[in-house]
Amino acid sequence: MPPKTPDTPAADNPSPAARPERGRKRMQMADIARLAGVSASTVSRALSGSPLIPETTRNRITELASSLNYRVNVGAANLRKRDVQTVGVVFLGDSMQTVSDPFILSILGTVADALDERGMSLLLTRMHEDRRHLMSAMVESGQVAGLIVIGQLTWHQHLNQLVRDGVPIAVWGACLDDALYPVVGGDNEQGGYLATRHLLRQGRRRIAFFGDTSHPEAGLRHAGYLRALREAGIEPDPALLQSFLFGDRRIREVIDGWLDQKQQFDAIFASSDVTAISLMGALSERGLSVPEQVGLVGYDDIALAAHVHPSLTTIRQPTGQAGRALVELLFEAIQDKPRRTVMLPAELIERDSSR
Amino acid sequence: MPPKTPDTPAADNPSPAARPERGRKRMQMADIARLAGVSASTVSRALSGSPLIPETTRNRITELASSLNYRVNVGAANLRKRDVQTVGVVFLGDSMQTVSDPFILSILGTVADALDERGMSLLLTRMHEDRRHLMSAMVESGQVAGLIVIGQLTWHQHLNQLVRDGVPIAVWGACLDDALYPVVGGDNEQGGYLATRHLLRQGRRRIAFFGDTSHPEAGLRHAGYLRALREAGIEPDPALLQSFLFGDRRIREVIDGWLDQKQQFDAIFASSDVTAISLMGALSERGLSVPEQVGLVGYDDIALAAHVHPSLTTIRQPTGQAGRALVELLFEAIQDKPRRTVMLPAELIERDSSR
DNA sequence: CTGAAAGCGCTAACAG
DNA sequence: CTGTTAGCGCTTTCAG
Repeated sequence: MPPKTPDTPAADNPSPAARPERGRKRMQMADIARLAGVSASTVSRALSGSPLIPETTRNRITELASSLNYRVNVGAANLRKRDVQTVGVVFLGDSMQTVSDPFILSILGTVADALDERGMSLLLTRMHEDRRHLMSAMVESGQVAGLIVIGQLTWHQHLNQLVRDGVPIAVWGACLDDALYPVVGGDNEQGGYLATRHLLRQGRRRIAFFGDTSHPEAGLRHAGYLRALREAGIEPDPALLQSFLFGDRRIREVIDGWLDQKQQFDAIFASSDVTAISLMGALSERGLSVPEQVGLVGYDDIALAAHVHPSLTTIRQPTGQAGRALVELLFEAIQDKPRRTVMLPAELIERDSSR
Repeated sequence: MPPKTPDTPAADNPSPAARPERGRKRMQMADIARLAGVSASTVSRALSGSPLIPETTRNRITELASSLNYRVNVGAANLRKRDVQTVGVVFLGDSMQTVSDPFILSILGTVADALDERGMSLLLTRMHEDRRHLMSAMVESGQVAGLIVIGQLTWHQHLNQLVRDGVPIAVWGACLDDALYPVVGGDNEQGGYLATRHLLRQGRRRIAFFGDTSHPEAGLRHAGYLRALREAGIEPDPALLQSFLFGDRRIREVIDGWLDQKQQFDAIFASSDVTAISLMGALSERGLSVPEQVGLVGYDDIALAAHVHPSLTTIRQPTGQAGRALVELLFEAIQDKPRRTVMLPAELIERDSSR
């Protein structure tokens, strides 16, 4: 005879943690089995759609379960199957707080959809600099099967280290030469090139660049900018480069500071639409008209870009494909397949700000 | 003698699901115990900081574990503890896709922070109309301890039903009279009132309202708008109400359609900053100057509001407090405490668009 | 203070 | 086709 149950569930749990019970005990597989007059195995098989169970039995069980509002406990199932159906999406730095950039939200949305299609869940995390080591912990503790990382920033080496440690990741960002991790990103160099060439074709000659060139993505956009200039036989003027931290709140101060230097310029290529729209405001305040006096091109094609006045010429990144690609590369990493990189095409969207 | 192990872990798992193993077997508590020369119980206690274990032993074990990169499997721990350390955050409708409204992102950010502070994880989900029933499934399957719902839209009755079914939820949105669920929201009525009164004080008399009045939050903002008008002895003119779906992509068409009706107006109160900024574009295209000919007030105080030209007068919602409040109310719901409602104050931010 | 043992809720051999 | 049985990795009595 087995000894008596060792732990009696506490009547009231004073811990701050969540009690799933909420009063009446939660139904479980054994209950369904008893009610259906079969074994738990049969219920398990029926609910997971095993072909071993004849359809009539399966239907009976399925209906019984759903009428009782029963759901398989995924935690227990995963433990037994040694499997996780969750992917971590991590935002580096404090980007989720400060960059209220709509572009980020659309990437997140498409990742959520792509995971959903595969029946996986999305665990969202913001990761601060001082907690880097917790990234691998998410995988090591079996919380998630892998990580999708948004915004590589200065974490490049750390991301490489994660790969060496066997942590499956996929990164949205720029594809750096010595990256060991799979990357999905727009063709930033080409985007920068297209934007700049477009301005040149409109007859602009003194084109300023606004963006944080130490940031990998903006750096590549700047490289494309330089390529277009060189191609046109124009020597880049360092005075026309205004670098600042991506997603900086003080974006406007930086803009004003630069404009106050009274540089000669007839166009600006901004490495994000949010920056470009802020520039519109600053230029307009100073009586500089867009596009007559200053041609302006942004980056990302956020929803607002089409609606501001003048409507903003910009580089579109196909976010729809981004989520799917990130999830795909992550799964390949989980399965130890060779690393791949996906570069999404950049597309110039011509609007009024650069006529 | 026990029979031989029933399941030999498959050498290669053909299932599409994630295999956490990745080559070498993952370390587990028994391994640490063996290496430390103690039992698994002791390791468990040491790692959870139990006072039963003397500090020296505890340190030895902790260091051994971290040097081997071992992390407690949260799934297994939760199963045993009958506990979940995860909260679901669900976006209703397809809002995450279409409303690239920065305001939503900032709420999400503060919720993430607040959960993090409590050591909980955030499972992000987008819920379509036709999958409503899956909301309770998230809790019933033990995936999450409760749900934070963003954007109540037309789901009001469904949210009430969740409460009746014993699903712990907390909702960001408007506080409706017959709501059974805990709500955190801005004081939308007051916000609408403040915005409108401000415009009236600037001498505006024919103030249009742009927003979807069938949406609970916008509806309350409209109510505040009406209150301010009545207080000023002005009869609301239905021709000055332009209703449209919140977060609609065709926002600009709606705006243009209304402007083409050539209504007489000298101000517009828009129920979101994104709408207001779009309006700026449309007005500017028609040669209507803001604020000289048209005073404009938005809602939300998104980052861009301060940077557009003219800078946008708006109603600020204290998003910082929103996340914390949502988490707090959800925990109260989980603990079956009485339902509460938190109304965050609305604050008028005067800028140039309404001088 | 520590270990043995039981079992959280489920799935998957294995043997009918 | 179905039930029995063992055990996923951990925590927690209970008995030293």
